[in-house]
Amino acid sequence: MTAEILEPRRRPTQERSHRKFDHLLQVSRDLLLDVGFESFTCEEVANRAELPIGTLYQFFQNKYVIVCELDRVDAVAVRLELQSFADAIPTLDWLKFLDRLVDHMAALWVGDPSRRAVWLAVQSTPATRATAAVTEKELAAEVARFLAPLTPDTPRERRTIMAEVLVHVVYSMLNFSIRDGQEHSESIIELKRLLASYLLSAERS
Amino acid sequence: MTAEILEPRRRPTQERSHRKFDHLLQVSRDLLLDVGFESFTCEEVANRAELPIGTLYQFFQNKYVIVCELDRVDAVAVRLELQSFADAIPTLDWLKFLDRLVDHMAALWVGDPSRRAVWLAVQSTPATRATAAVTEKELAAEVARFLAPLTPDTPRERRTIMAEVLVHVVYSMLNFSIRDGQEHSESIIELKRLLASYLLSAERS
DNA sequence: GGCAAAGATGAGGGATTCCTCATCTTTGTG
DNA sequence: CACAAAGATGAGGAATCCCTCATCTTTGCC
Repeated sequence: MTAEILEPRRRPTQERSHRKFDHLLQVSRDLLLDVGFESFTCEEVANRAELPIGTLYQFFQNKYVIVCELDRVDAVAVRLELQSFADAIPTLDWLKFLDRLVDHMAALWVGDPSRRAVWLAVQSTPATRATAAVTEKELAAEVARFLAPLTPDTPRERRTIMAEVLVHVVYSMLNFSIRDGQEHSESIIELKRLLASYLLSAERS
Repeated sequence: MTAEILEPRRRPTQERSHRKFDHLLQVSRDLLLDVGFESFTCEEVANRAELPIGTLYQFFQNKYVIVCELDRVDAVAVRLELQSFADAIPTLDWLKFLDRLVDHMAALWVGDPSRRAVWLAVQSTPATRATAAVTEKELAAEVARFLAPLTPDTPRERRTIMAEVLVHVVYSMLNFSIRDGQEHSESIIELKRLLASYLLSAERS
């Protein structure tokens, strides 16, 4: 019942293992993109990383932990992006802000297809899904904070839900619209319209 | 490159095998709900169905084909629901129509959690995802037809994209909001608002 | 220099799953 | 009734994967 969070068994403290840890993650990312989560095996990760299998298991119990960690890394990156965009809010009207934000996110997804691969992977099993849900919720909490000045009359409660819906919709639409290394720009445009009309209607609530 | 569609190896013609085919699908559905797609094996399906493994392989090459078939069955059911709702359009304003439709879909998802399990399963691998995308596109085409009278000024092209976005968003939100056999009604409400504002903005375009 | 803690290693036992195919049974038809 | 086509069956070969654990090496610090 408790939402078991999938975490690495051990995080490196020394420099030496830190490099190996990061390398394993990077190789995992590539492999995930190449073969998909079903065919993703710990053995192959170790092979490609040219590290013994035992080293991998020092850090990661299994492949589920690996993709959850990758998902966490990606979420942190998105939150940083959000932060840096926050500075732009005062100087732009928020429709323009939204436009740029979506474009920027789309560019990230196009530029690094492994994000989609990671997202799809964590959706694949109950355990990883639960962990990813927590990560997603944290991101949503951040988004809720951004929403506050835009929708001052909306109750805090509702804003939380709104942010969760927004994050979920944006993620699934990005991963729907951007495949095979190219963006399907018509649906990105519709995504913008969808978000804009939703936020607009909330603003007027 | 060609979008390989995953189809049963053989569909039954005789009564005898027809029953077995359907029984295998029903058992698969239950098993999927119980253990998830990762732990879903053809052997276990055959065991639970109390049919020899060879019989299963007569119809289905592998488990991927099974879940794609289940997904197809579910999509057909949704299309029938849509059909039956079509009759209500003239007698209701469409906001009310939307409201009822979403409620009805939500009730379906709550009443039969296997729909979510099937949806999640087909998203898990490249091959099933591709097949499910085709199924989803067919459903979207149907939705586009419903949209026509509501948004007469929207170009046909855009309506097609809109329908695809709508279908994708509704599916992912339903499967996000309805878990563990219960509906998280706040996010369902937000889904309605999201759809309503989007459609409204299109109507006025 | 030397000791404890941290890190590294990879062979191999155990457990599954996949899926065919050679053979047997049932059905339907002339 | 007899024959061909369709259907049913399940033993078993081949292929992976998972992941531990006993042992060895490196690092950091006094």
